[in-house]
Amino acid sequence: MANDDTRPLTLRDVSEASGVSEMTVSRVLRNRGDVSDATRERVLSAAKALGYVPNKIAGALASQRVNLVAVIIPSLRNMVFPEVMSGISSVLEETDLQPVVGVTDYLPEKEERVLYEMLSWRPSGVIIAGLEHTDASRAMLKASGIPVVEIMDVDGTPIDAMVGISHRRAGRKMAQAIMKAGYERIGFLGTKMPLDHRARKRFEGFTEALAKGGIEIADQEFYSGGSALAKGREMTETMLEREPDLDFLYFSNDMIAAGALLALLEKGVEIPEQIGLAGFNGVELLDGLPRKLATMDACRTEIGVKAAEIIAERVNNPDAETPKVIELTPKISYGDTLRR
Amino acid sequence: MANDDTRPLTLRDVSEASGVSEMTVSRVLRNRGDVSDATRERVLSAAKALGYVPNKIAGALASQRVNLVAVIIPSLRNMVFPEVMSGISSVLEETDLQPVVGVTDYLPEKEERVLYEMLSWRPSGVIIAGLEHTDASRAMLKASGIPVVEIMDVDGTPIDAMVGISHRRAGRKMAQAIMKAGYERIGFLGTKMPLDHRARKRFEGFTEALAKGGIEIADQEFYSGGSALAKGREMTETMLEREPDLDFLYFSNDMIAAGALLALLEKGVEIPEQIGLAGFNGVELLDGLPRKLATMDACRTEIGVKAAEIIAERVNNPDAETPKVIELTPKISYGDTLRR
DNA sequence: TTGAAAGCGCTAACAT
DNA sequence: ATGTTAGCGCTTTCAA
Repeated sequence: MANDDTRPLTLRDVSEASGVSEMTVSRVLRNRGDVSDATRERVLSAAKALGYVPNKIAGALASQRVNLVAVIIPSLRNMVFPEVMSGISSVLEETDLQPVVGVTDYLPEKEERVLYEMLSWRPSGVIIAGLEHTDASRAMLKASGIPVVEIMDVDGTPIDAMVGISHRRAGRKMAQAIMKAGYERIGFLGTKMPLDHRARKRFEGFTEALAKGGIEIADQEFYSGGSALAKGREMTETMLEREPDLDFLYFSNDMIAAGALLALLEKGVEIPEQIGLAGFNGVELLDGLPRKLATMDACRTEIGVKAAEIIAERVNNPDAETPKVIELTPKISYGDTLRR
Repeated sequence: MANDDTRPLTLRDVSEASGVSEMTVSRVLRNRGDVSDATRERVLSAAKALGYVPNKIAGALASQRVNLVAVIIPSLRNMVFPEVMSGISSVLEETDLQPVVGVTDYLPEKEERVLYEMLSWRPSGVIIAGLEHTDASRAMLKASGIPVVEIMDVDGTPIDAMVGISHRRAGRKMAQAIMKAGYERIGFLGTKMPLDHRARKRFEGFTEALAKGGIEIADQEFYSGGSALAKGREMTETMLEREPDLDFLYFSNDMIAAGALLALLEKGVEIPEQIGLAGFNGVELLDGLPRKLATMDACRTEIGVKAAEIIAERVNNPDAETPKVIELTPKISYGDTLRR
């Protein structure tokens, strides 16, 4: 090992150790072009013996190609996003692209900073949650010249392409199912997140459809922080104390709905006869609950898959005609907490 | 805009637009060296007007500095890791370092691939879960010449530094608490994950301490895949059918323990008198359950914080004397499912 | 306070 | 099948 132990190894070291030109070493390491088996062997064994790890920074600069896809999401703590990530990874693993995650904490300014950081690495594409961004963020995305897919939501206009569900429509659909089942005194319980545009749109769609059916939300309650399960309990108790004659509770996510379910069952409330419940997301957790919760699947994995497919296609063939809008259709699942 | 719309902007474009040398533009953009206020203004406004985003690839190559910290973890779907990430981010946000996540799915070969990919970007440090790695991975880490912190576990020898808890000790501690409470017929329920070394070590510590108290595990059951809550239910039912006189169930994670709790409460089993329960992790979810589950806190956020602090310190000052081993002490929490 | 030259470690393009 | 040359877009270093 000629390496002096402070300087990282370079192609040149492998070249010298194997007696082959840097260029040929480079070709072997990238499986490019024609290289004789003998040379290939010598190079590979030299590289391995030295413990050479290529320098992608130099490679990227020289080739003007970076195999990274920036994925920008609000949070990792909400199980929704890891599931979207799975969808993305499952597609990118078939290519030589790699996802790199940035987290915004639902803050537009942080999104802007994270985006700037990521774009400065010149990724091959961007997948970003939501359609609402600062002007500066939109400008950067437009100017980047790379494929951009906005995900989760299709209620708006994409910068480039979008894949998701209509949260407005989802809210309306649930409202219609609830009204059809004959519930009339409906409470809404959700997160206190003015910046969670998708939750807001669901709420808007929900109230709009109720209004069309001549019903107004009877009560609402919001929380922030803490264990969602515990908050679901608390909020439900608070609300039912205030409005004891509610016959349906609609939650902005399944976790708080699950807390409510546990609380109501303990109290001996008849579900779904006396009070019906519905959440949103279709989290797998729900399978273990005493009753199957009514919810609506947000197509999380599929969103990731479709978004990654668009990026992969466009990276392969920059002139490819990829879809600009993919609207997926969330399925309502009645479970045991919403009368049919 | 002189940009021809296919070529990304470079320093040169900003230089031309502002009539200042590339070098001075570079200095302004990095707040380095002395630049007159007038020049600074001209440069900044030109950069902004053009929508210039610096090319970190070129910058990193020239400066031999990359402000990235590779974080390599088994999964994002287990809430443990997002929490560790929070700890890491909270520290790195105070510095100019940025975490980049790689996921291994508990597969040593995938860990090796991910590590290779990440090291080829020449990050400033590595935080990696666990102490068990392939020989090639260890070799790469050793040869990388950058600070490496192995996290979650301290039962072993670190390559460089480690921050975590002793899972063996955690298993022993729980066994002792269970025996002290007088339980004697104990079942174990966990994940079928030969590659989850930490779960394995907890199990080993657990059985070892029981043996010392003259008790042998009465039954065990493992699962893989599916909803952990549902699996907890199923496994509990299966096991109690097989061994109806068990008086304690120890679970390798809180989620399956929660499923068991729900199942047993429905059956009218007296908890913790008739059967006691304990999980592992202290997930926040638990706060909303009908009973507070006995568990043990894995110090997730703190592990992330300490690991990131070591990296940050070493990046600042390569000769800094940072701790090689930080063992955190998990607290046992008795909740309502383990007699005192 | 500013600029010019050299080069980071690779790869594209063109030899041979 | 292999080698040579000339950069990629920045920053370091040195000069003015």
